[in-house]
Amino acid sequence: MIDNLVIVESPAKAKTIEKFLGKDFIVKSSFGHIRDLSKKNLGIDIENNYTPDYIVSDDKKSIVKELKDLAKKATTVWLASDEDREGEAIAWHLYKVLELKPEKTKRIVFHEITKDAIQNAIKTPRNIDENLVNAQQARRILDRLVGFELSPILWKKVKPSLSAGRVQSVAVRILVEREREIMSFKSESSFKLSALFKTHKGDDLKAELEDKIKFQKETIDFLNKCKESTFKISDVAKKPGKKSPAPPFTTSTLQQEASRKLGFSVAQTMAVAQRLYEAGRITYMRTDSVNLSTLAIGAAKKEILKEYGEKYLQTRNFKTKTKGAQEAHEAIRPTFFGQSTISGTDQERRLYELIWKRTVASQMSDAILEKTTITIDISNYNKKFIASGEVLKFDGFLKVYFESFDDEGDEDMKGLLPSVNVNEELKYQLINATQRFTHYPPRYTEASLVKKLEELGIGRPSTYAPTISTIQNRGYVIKEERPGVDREYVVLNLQNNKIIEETKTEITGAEKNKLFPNDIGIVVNDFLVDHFDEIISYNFTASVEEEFDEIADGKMIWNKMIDKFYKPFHKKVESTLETSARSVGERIIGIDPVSGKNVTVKIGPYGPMVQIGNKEEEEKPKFASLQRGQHLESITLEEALELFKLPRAIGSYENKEITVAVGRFGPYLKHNSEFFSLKKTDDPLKIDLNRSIELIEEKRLKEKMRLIKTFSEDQGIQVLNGRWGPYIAYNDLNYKIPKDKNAAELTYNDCKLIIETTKASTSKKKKTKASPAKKTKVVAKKNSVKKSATKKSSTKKK
DNA sequence: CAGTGAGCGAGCTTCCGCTTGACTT
Repeated sequence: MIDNLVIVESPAKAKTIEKFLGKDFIVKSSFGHIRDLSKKNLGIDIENNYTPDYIVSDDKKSIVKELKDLAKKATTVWLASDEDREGEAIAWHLYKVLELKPEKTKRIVFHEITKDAIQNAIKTPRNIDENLVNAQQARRILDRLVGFELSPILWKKVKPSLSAGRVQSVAVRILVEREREIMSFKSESSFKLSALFKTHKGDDLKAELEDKIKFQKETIDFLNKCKESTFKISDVAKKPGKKSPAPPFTTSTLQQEASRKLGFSVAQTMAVAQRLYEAGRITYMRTDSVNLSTLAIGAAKKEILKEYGEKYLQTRNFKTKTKGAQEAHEAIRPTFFGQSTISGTDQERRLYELIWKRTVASQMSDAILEKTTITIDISNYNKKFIASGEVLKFDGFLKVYFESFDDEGDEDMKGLLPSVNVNEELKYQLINATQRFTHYPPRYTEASLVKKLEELGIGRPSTYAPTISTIQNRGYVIKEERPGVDREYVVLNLQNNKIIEETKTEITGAEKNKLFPNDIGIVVNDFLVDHFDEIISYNFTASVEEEFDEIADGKMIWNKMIDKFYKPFHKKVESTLETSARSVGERIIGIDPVSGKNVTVKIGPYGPMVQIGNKEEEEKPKFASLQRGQHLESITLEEALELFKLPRAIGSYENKEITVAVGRFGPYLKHNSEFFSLKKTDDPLKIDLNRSIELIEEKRLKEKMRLIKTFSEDQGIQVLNGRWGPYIAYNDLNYKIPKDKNAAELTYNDCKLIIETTKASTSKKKKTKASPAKKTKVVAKKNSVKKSATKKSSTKKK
């Protein structure tokens, strides 16, 4: 017999809580949700008031069985899932699936894992909040309806296996719209003027003209005027200022800072944070709360007093401003403030230190600044030069932590200014005019996209990283770097009353680790905007969230809310299926000078492609795939025609021909019936014999390195180098080599032992041959000729 | 895995949020 069974969501949490509660309590974890809508059809009985069909998923069956057995033996079952909509639903599903008795079931909540909080929770149990559960069911069902009705439309109208959903489709939309903004952005230039003066004490003073000057002629006029001008200080203003620390980390701000400061992807950040959490180093890493427990603030206080002294202490309570935050947990913080650093991998250490610093800094004093502004009059011009400086009077929290921002501009004007007096006259040493260009709005990184989604209230801490992965896996967007282009700019220098003009070159538009929409992402987005603008609008989530809140407050019935949404939505789904044309981003880009036929681009079954002629004609059309960096919207006729020069013979090596072509997996070389992939930087249209031989030799070398050793006793056993480190291959099965063993020193008997004692993983090589790609039949009987604003030509006519 | 852009037309894909391993070459 068991006295008390407590069920929480996370196993690491279970371990901690068990310590607080003592031996009368067994604490187990449900590992998140234990069941979900069936995947057969919709998993929802539309005809029957949207009754959900819940199924315990395969990977949860053993957990459910274990919990059920324990619950039978327990006197009291405490459902301690998180205090938010999803947590309430988990409690309810547990109650149903474990067939708990109302009289022996208690629902408790706590949003910090401290002994006090937990013991308090045990003293104040409540019942499951059915309204909140219904709000979750409405959320779940709405997402299923949207996802499982929109995706199949894309399979029919664009390409199989695509997906759409309330969250991912908006994420893609944000990127596509930003890309269009960038494409249509017209950069304008103007001249930024800065001057270097000499004070009468002989100090340097750098100042900037308050406005930029638009044209070069005006700029030269201004510089000519400066020749005869006197410069006089008209004002010296000192203003106190302060900086306050940022709040402790949430999931989203942690992802942003780890991206900026450490260069982590959002998935990487979450994986490292998970390890820190499991090792008991930090609190839970999926949270939207900036709140710290009183215990944590106390511990931070102690640490600050010890390390920095009273002057640096200023405890604070931060309030969450994020739309739709549910605050079931604390902010992400160290569990022990006494450890400012930990042992672990390099990544773990760096992320931990970031969290430690941010949390400690959040409880420290403001930094005190003094800003100085010096105004300099120009005797025969009505604009002024301004020198501004900033001096740190007291560092406060900056001693520990400094927050980064995405758009960190030039900080050349910061620092201490020399002491000067009003009415003092200055001598110029140099006045410089540099042509500057307005910059298009920045492209998104993974982390800045998460920030944007959070601002819109779309997605949750547990889904940010998976959403970012999904839109990349579907091919809608790609994270990559792109080289910039050279741009000339003019520099004018006035020195010794002479103006010298120079033209310089800079690289502009280079991007690193940015998200770019692919053609398929653009086509899918345009299709969804055309037909389901409301669902993928930026405020759709916010407006349904309001309704979920009303359900949670008991002011709205969940299936009525769903019905109100579903009826018109489903009608739109059906009419779209019936009437809309196939949408493949087709565009006629010109006429082939050789055949006189139309050259068109569109999304083909294998991705973006270009085509000469069309099916209806007697002669079959010719096809070619677009290459990296080429886009349906922007490819020119010349570039397209180039693609038909493949496959191309490059020369011969070892008496065999080398040819280059583009296949299903990108550009490749063929030599002696072997294939060699080209690198990202190689252009199949330009690659020469030398580079080709280099690639061939490189692959051969890699093949050689793959084999670490074999044994004369049994040629079937091979020790190989793989993507995840060395492993043993034997009988088409693979075996991991234990970490404490050195692969190169393994003996035959060692290998036999590993094979016998460790679990094998199947090698993928033996998989059944992939069936050729197939296309779903187009249902549209009549192609209504549609024209969207962005497509330059109409789709096919019949 | 490697030159396709379809045919008779099965049978498959897909959502968002909660949680971790198991698994991959």
